[in-house]
Amino acid sequence: MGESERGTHAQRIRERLRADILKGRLPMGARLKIVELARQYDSSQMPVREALLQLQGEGLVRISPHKGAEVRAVDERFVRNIYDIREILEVFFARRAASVATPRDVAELEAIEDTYERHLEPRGIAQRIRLNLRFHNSIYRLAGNEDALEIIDKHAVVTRLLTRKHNHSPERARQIAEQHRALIAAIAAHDVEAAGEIAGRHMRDASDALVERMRSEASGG
Amino acid sequence: MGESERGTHAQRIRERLRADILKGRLPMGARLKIVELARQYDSSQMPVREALLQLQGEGLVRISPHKGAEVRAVDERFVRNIYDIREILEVFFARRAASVATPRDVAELEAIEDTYERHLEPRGIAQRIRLNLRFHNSIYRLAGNEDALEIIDKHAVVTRLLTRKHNHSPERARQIAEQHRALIAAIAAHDVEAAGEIAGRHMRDASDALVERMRSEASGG
DNA sequence: TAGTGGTCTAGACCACGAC
DNA sequence: TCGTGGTCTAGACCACTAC
Repeated sequence: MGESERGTHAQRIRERLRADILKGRLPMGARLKIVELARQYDSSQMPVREALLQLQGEGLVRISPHKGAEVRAVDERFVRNIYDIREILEVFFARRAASVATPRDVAELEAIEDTYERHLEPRGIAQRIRLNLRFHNSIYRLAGNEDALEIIDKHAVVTRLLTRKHNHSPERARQIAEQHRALIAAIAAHDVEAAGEIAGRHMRDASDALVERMRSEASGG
Repeated sequence: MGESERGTHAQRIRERLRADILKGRLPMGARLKIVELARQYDSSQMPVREALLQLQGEGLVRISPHKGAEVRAVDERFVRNIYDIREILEVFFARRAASVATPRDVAELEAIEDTYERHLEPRGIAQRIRLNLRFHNSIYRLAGNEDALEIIDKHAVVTRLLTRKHNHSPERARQIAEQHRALIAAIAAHDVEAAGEIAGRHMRDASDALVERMRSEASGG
């Protein structure tokens, strides 16, 4: 049996619904009827409800009592909102990291980044995605606020699907590597302002790139 | 029948559970068994599950698949985490508001604040709570990021119960009024830096006051 | 005042942990 | 292997909407 059989029904339904929404197969405003979805996903009502509840937490669905759930617009405004939140959280994390990092923490970041840069060739994309995640997670851990981390994680699931592999093209990979190096330097120097500044720019770049791409896809094809 | 009969079962159970956790009647780490809670709250399993899922979103409960739910520690660390998040969100909102506010928006904030200050006497507490909420909501609306607003709202439910009426004592009310006036001035002047600075201080004050109070309650009685 | 569909109930099913 | 308790199923109940 394939990967798609792992976990609870609710998890599988959540993932399929999320993908369907982000790919535009379920258009904005579409009514999500529980019994219908249960039939469709070959399950029953409770797992569907649970999945919808969690997707509401990710901002992809809106539920009103006794009225039901509908798909939220995954448009430029939504993307901007989410990236604005991620930006201020990333800045917060970077600043914290810069103020508390030990030489040992810095060495760990450098080790991850060294490995990242050994995979800049096109075929290294899977490695790059994993290492980029590890790099940022290391910084988050330094800040020690697991509630903020949860918010980032929730949004990351959505943005990861939205950006697919775009953010990890070889050209962008080199740009990311540069920004990571600059961030490490700022953290090592305990330069709080610079660390926040770099992390913020890093996010604004990602946001602009995604919005740009959404626009060209909307008009071009 | 009283207020406690309104809404869905899930809503009522959520509210009772939240209150029980924040008041310490359900201690940190306590196992939350669905069937047991269903019996206790005179309902059945699905509403309880739904309530637990939503409380997980508020950070009060932790759920792991096939393992169950347990109460998260509502301690100093938790409070600091939540207030750190609120602080950066409030700063974001205030900066945005300062950069986009029209004279009409400023006039609305002033009108709300005028009314607030007409209720500084001890008995005006209910009004103050309501007007303080309206004041902040007006600023949030100016920033136009409903996803960020949702995060604030979620945390606000928790912090409102934690602070009870403490933050609205007459002395603190005057301090709040001062900070609000300063914030309005910064917004009117489109002084982004100052607005962010004031909003941030406003939150740090609230956070410090709450942590201080938790400590004295923990030792004193 | 139906009809639609969200919400809830009772109980079966089955993953996990203890022995 | 067994017990506990989380997860799921089938269908009843009832709030909302349109007529």
